[in-house]
Amino acid sequence: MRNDTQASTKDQILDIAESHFATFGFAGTSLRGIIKEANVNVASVAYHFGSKDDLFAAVMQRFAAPVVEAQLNRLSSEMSQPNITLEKILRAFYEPPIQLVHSLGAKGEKLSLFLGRCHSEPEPIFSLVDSHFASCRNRFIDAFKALEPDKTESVYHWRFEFMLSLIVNFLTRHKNIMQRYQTSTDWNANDVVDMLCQFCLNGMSAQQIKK
Amino acid sequence: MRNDTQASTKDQILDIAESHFATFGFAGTSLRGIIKEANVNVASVAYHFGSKDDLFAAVMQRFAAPVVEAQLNRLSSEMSQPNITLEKILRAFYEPPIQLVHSLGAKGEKLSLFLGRCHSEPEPIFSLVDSHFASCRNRFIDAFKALEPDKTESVYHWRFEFMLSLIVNFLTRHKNIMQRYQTSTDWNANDVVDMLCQFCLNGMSAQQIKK
DNA sequence: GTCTATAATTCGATAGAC
DNA sequence: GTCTATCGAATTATAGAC
Repeated sequence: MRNDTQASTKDQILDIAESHFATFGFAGTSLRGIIKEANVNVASVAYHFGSKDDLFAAVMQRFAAPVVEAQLNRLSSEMSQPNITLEKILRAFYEPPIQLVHSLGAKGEKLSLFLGRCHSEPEPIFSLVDSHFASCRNRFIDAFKALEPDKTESVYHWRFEFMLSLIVNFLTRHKNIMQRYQTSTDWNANDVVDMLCQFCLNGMSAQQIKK
Repeated sequence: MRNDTQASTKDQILDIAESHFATFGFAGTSLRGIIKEANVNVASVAYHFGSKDDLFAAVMQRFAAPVVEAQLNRLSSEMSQPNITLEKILRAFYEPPIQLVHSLGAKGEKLSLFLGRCHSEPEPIFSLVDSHFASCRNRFIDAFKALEPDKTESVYHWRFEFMLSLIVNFLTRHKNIMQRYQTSTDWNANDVVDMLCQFCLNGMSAQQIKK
């Protein structure tokens, strides 16, 4: 059926796999469904990736890891400047995924769903996902701590979680949400980043957690 | 194996089904796993509930519907008072699920996971879940609108989504989160409600979305 | 690297005795 | 209402020819 180069078979599988994992979740995705839509044969998944778990890990590595890398690079860049602010930290977190997803069009919508939904996967996928985002979480929590060192430890953790939950919700549901109040589902990346930052920044201001 | 009354067979299945759906997601849950842990036979699920979809719907109805009902009753009560504020609306949304989950102990932890994770289920479960929460969403969006009628339509929708995303994240991940900064995973319901309300209230203040 | 064929499980659902 | 037995379909994974 297919006679392209070997690279495109692997990429074809990754593309469709991301789409299926995003749409149906890990457990709801079948390798047969992927290979059928990708026009490759059953054994090619095992040959190129291994098991279903391995394929998911490959999708994570290929599509999600660059996002984390961009966030961390951006954060490092901001933290090396003298006039660091909370808003700059938030923008370092929000801008890379939002702008990447938006710039990719229809493919970005799939990536968006994948990035959002992978955070609520049951075990053992949860641990795999967490291992990809642990360094990101730790670095941003450290940034919150460095900026305002006098808060309770729990404050920094919940700041990260609230910051994360807003974008997870956006990535997973923005299409459904926008359909409720407007006919188009088009959106502007800068406006979304502003909206997330604004809400999160205000939410974090004067935030204090009882012991 | 079992010789209780018929009511407890049904309840037993519901309890274990909630736990499995919460832990493994809908697609990752098997009826065989449920009936094994519930010590009932395979056919009893079909007899009492019907299909796997029907069982999920029954769990939603039994465990999630009362939460929505409590939220709406609370909101109606608040809205009938003359001195309604944004914070009172937020507390009407957050307090019923948080306090119920907390009051149920280990069973509440399962309910918490179920309530959180059901919001990110793929289709066709998403539509079922959404049908249970649509009235809640509409009523709270109306409340935001009634309180501050001069904002853009999208503002009300994103307010609800942000408010929702904070509690979904809490319900799904609080155990993991707390393990990162303290040894115990015990928590105080009032403190959590305060934390969610405070963040969300500040986030909504001065919130404005570009057209 | 690609493909067919199939092994080995597991699943949801149901028939039918008690 | 309960239970055993089982059907038919779907799954992951792999063996082996080309």
